[in-house]
Amino acid sequence: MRASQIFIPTLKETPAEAELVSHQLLLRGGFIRRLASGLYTWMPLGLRVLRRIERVVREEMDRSGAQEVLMPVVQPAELWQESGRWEKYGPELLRLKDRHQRDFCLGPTHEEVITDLARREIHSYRQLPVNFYQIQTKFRDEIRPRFGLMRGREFIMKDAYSFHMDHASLEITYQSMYDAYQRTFTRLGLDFRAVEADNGAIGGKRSHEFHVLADSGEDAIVSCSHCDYAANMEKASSPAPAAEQEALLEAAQVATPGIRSVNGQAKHLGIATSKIVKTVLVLAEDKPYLLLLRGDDSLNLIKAAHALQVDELRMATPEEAEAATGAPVGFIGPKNLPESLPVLADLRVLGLCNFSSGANMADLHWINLNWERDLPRPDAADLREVTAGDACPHCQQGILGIRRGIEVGHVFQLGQTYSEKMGLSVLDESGRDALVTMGCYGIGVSRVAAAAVEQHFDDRGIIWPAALTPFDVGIVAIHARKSPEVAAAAQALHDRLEKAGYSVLLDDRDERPGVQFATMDLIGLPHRVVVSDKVLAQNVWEYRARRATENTLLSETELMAQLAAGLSGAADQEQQKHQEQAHG
RNA sequence: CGGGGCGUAGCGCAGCUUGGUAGCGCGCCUGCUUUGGGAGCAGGAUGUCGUAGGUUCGAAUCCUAUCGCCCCGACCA
Repeated sequence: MRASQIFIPTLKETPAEAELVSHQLLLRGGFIRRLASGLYTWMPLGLRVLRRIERVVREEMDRSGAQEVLMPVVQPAELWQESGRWEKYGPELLRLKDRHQRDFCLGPTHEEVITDLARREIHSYRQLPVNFYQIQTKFRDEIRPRFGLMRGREFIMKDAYSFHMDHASLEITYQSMYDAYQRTFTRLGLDFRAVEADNGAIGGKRSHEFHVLADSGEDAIVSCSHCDYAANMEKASSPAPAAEQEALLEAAQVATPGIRSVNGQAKHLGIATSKIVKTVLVLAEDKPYLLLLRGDDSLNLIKAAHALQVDELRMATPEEAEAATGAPVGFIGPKNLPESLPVLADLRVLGLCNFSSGANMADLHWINLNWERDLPRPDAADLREVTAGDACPHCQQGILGIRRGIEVGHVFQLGQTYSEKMGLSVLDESGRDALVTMGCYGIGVSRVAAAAVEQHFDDRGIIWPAALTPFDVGIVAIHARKSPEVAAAAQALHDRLEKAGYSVLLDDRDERPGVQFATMDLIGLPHRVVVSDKVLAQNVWEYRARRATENTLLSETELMAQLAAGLSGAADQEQQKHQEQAHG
């Protein structure tokens, strides 16, 4: 491809709307253009990147035995009403009416459609297991689209849905999808982690998210320094330290005028924040619950929702807290509470001796409280958010670290939720109806493009991993309009490289060399070959890898070797990096 | 949805406080010179100042409404 024949509208200045580097560079490099909030057009260069991602995804899905289909974007409301999600999904579901005033929505995901397909077509256990996937545009009417491709309203996703007679069969496909994702993201040249994730209210036994590591990531992920344990914040845990063994001191009430914060309390009483039990009032489906946490710990609301087995949970307002406990915020404590108020403690709270808490009266706190002696031992669950430096729950040696990640994939065991709601069953070996068990597996295809840029760029532009680059090699023909020799040699090299299987962008524009170099760097092709009179006179090619700062002069044989090594070399490196991660 | 900010040429911005109908840089077009890291000189084109009302002799500027865009916002008792 010649640069004069492909539309690459680069921008010298950074558009004001772009915050993230990936967004800035994809705009500046002419990969994407914004149409409206959260809606982007893929320009010729961007589309080439997208197609390459799709290719890898498709190959790995096919390899895993999944079968490609393509389902409609527009979906009838009836299906969503059956699953209950027409009401539940909320404003993210873009609803519309056709000319007959019938309700439809734009598909944010396809569980309903695929389940409907399965119940129409699959009737026998002999047809299972089966796994269908598609690569398709989704629409979610995000509250706040941002970061360009990272959180758009319209985006491209690979989603797969598997159907099984039993959980054991689901486990096999789940594992095969997990493996396919490992291969996919490795091949894409991304530094990523598979993390254990919470399944939420739907249930199911296992769920993993695949995160590309990047400081700009929207999610915090926890990983062990020693073993391969990794989890998201909702799921991550750390073992509670051994219960304290101290001589029990006499409980007492201490005046603490105006002291409402844990830090203030610790300072006033001259104790560590870890010796304080803080009491948090939450409302679950409008019912109040008291949660107890150590003063130096933080509450994770999702863990709490799970522990209380509710869908939604929120912090009470100070007014609500006072109404429920009779004490102002800051002085609420577990001793002498109204009996009707359920109490749930974090596991770490149970191991405390001689702790301090609010006394359920303004300006008063307890010190030296002890379980059983002064108040009953409450039920307990893991409620606290892990912090960097915590012990790993899986191995003895490691400590947990927190990094930022961009979620690019998710594998999930749906179980029988949709089969039940939508009546998907088949006849088993004994001729009886059996509910089908499902799994679902997503990859954010368009998001991968942005995530790759977040991970691979420098001050001059993008540095594409070999598998994603819109062109493998860029040829810069210097002053080609003035030198027929350069023009001819560059074109000939272009043709030979394409014949050798590389995709090549030949910059034949009538531009100054500086402009050509700047363009090549910005759009991030991994390999650059310069053709000039100077170089031709020496009968060599001038080569430079995108990451390098120096040119090297190579014979054509050496150049070919360099390109081959560069491409596979990159893949090997990523593979190795991945293995190091996997094996810790 | 709440809070903050911004809409002026394709892009980045100034002008607005103190009303007198528009300017800079990049980009674009033409010519000449230049030519290994986003060139120089000269000339040129491009705006119903987001939209709609209002105030005024007169509005980019003041007022109102509306639309669009960007940023922040679950949480420590």
